[in-house]
Amino acid sequence: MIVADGRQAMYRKVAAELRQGISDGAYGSGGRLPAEAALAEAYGVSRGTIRQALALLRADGLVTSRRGTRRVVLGTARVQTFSETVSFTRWARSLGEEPGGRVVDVVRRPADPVEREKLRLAEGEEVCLVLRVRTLSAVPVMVERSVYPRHIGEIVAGLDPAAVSHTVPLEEHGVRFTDVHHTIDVTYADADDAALLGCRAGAALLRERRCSTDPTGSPVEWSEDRYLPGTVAFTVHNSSAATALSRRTTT
Amino acid sequence: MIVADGRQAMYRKVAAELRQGISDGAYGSGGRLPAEAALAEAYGVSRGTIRQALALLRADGLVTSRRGTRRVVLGTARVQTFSETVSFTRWARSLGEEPGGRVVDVVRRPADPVEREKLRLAEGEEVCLVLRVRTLSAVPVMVERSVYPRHIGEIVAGLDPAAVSHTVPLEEHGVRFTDVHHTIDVTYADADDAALLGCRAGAALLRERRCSTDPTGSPVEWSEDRYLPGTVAFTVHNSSAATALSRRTTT
DNA sequence: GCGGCCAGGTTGGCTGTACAACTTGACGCG
DNA sequence: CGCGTCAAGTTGTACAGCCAACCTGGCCGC
Repeated sequence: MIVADGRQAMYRKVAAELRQGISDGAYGSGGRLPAEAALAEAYGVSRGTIRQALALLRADGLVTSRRGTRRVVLGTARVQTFSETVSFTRWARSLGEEPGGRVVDVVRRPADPVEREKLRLAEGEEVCLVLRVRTLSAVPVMVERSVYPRHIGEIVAGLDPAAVSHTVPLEEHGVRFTDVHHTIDVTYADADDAALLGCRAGAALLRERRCSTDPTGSPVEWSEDRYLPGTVAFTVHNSSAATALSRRTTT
Repeated sequence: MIVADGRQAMYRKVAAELRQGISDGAYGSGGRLPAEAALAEAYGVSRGTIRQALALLRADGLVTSRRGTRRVVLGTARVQTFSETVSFTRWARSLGEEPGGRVVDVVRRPADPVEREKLRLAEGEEVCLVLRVRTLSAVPVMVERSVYPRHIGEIVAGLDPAAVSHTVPLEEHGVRFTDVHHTIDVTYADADDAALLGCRAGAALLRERRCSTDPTGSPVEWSEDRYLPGTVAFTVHNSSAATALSRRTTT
């Protein structure tokens, strides 16, 4: 039985407990979870709440769910939280790596048409561009080119150029990321990339383009990250219950 | 008001209607959806059903949702169905492209340790490896190396080598894909890739490794797809409500 | 004009109920 | 022994209701 502390929804706490149990191997890999009704009684909540918790595990690809039979454990892999997927710093720390970063350049100028569309800005509005190299254990692995609307760019520009994380101070200023749209493909290093990452110009890089929005739905960041091959991979789970991944032709 | 036909759940039909409305621009980009209660009345269903429908749109990144205020439309982009993300053929057709494929090689042999782990097979069990080149408008864009457990490999081996789709005939044999785990990174073309794709050996390729399971949770396919750069990109949406994407260090 | 307060609207969270659809294993029949 | 049938168990879908948390806009006082 879990006690409600009012700070986190009940179903999230139940989900966390179930996740823990799964990664501890309490149900075995390929094993079966107890029935919803049994879980509801065990945790002292209604079946609806249990179903909300299980929907989270389902979306993470930890369990199946199918009418007529109990849920099956798919894998015991630890799943990243949303904040770990959004923040390079938090992601690296959660893996026990030592993240670092250095701001190389900051520019303010009127938004070009693409930036205006991505950030939903009007003509003439200014953006703030930040070029940053990011490291794991002091080794450069990624070049990050972020574009912020003016009011957020002001905050970023005011940070220590050697600050490890930008996400954390932004959150302290009340900027919250809630939705992120990613596009992943391959691109080739330009002269800047080559110099910062220590590869040759023209070398292939894994590219992640990202558009983040705050709770109100307005875009707060548009970023292009270029990773040295062999340093990171992206993983996605999708199921017939909830589609998140898609494939696009490059335009 | 939508009529129940028994073939599809009510909340899925409501979701489809809302999706249509969004892509038609009925609410505008950045506009607001009607309140849940209003939608419930409009569609003649309960608020709970509306909430299930909206949860689907939320997971697709089409709308925000935040306590206290109506939902905001995030984008009007068409979202791929699960079957379009799983099947290269269906994906290509949904974009108006002409997909093709040719089986280059089929091999049966005992599973190696990695394959045994991915497909959850016992020692000594056989797998079926299929090497295939896939085309868009007759242009090779991807090399697919799939590993199937024996009973599924039999079906695949029996197909016409020039068959455009393998997924469709597999489904006709009762093989259903419900969960897929993807890992996306960069790799380099080997001699086979180079010959099939018409690039030089050592050229960078966008790699997608995929492990698919059926409704019972048992793995049915483990595949490695290598795309020519500039042909496709992967897109993912994730939100604080439901995390699907994650980043991994390459091991 | 400005700022704080408040009421109304809206979504989040949780409970309870009912039935449908489906799976599984046991049983019995041929 | 093989097969179909059946009952019990389990999840999916849908409904109704209640309250809390939160946002917005308008009103009022200063």
